[in-house]
Amino acid sequence: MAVMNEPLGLRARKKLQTRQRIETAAFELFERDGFDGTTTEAIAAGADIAPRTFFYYFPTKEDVVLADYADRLNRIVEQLRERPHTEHPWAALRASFLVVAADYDTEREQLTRRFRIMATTPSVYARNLQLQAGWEDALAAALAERMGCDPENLGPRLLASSALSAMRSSQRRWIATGQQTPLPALVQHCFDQLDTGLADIDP
Amino acid sequence: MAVMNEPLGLRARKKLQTRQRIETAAFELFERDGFDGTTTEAIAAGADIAPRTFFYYFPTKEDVVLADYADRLNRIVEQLRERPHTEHPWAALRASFLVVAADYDTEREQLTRRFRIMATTPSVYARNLQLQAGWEDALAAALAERMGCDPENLGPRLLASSALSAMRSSQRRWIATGQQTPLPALVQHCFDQLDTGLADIDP
DNA sequence: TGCAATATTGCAGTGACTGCGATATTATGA
DNA sequence: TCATAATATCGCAGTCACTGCAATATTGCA
Repeated sequence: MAVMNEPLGLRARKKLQTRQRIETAAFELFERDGFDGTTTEAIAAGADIAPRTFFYYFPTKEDVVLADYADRLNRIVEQLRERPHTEHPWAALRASFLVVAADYDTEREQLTRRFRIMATTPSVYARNLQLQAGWEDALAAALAERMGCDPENLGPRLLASSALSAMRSSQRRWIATGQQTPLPALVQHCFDQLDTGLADIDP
Repeated sequence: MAVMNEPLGLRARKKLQTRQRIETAAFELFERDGFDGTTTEAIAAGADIAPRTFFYYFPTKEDVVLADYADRLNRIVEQLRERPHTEHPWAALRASFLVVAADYDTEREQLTRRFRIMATTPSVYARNLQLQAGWEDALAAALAERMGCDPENLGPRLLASSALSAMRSSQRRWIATGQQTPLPALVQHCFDQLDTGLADIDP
């Protein structure tokens, strides 16, 4: 299940390259003409592939923007699975999110670009929420397993949903303030609030 | 700003009628052919209007399913605005949501139909999330006002986001259990959890 | 080298959604 | 009551994301 990053034959390497070319071309065009002003056809042309091939790599134009953001969330689920079962579910969630949030700082420019498009393009934000909904399911399932209950119970759902809320709120703040405060600190703060209870919020 | 339900000239009345006809026709077709299997053209035909006219009433096919669900959320924002400013923000949120959740029980069948489509059709669920994001903004703004701070602060955002999470979790559970437990009770329970803090969750 | 697996492409199509301009219908004020 | 403004309805032509299918090229492997 884990990532294998050793052999990687010619085929796989080429595929990654193409994928990368698509992303590069896409972001260039997004920058110039805006997300909505860019057609998948134009992206394909910029990446030197046939229009049809674009959809072999990305199911949606929106997914180009959200691509790597996606496996980031996958990593969170992995983290959660590896956490000791003795840990309290909420604590495990918190820790998992923090681990992943930590490397947000390393890829600032790339992330900022993606977030900026997401923040200004409704369809991209919508797609983002849709993907997160999928991960909410995954998180809820993982939590249910460690809690020994049905994934449809309120407990795991609310935990997963709240964690993602915390993450989104943090991200938004992060962007709004021009990445002043490091992301992990914001995430931590949100988790703290949910930990103590929202009745404890300041004013 | 409040609803005016007195005069309502011929024009407005006819418009409401047409809107209603569209919804009726649409749900009939959704039932028969599924959401994705139904074209806006077919809906228009069923409602005795021109294909073009459909988009004069609904910006999106998805919005037919989510229509009345929309003004329900508007009511929550109104409620929040009318709450005494001395009340703690989280308490005000809780109260506002509960007021509106209360009448979920009255329109069971209609709501269940809508939820069921939403639960099984990704594009509809996505649109739902997108609309909720808009209301999250509205809620955050209202909260910021009463808290006397910037709407972009973490506080109001996290509060609004968490409240909506609670709502979604409750709805999901409500549907999953075949509407056994009344919705308000579920909502209340979720708000309780967030109130006390998620660290307090059972196992 | 030959065969299986997979990647790339072209083509033709579907269907949601838009802009525009024409026309019908209702509201309003003189 | 009638002219006029406002708004609703509609047709048309077009754009664009996305799909299924079948042909072809490329790569992995025995």
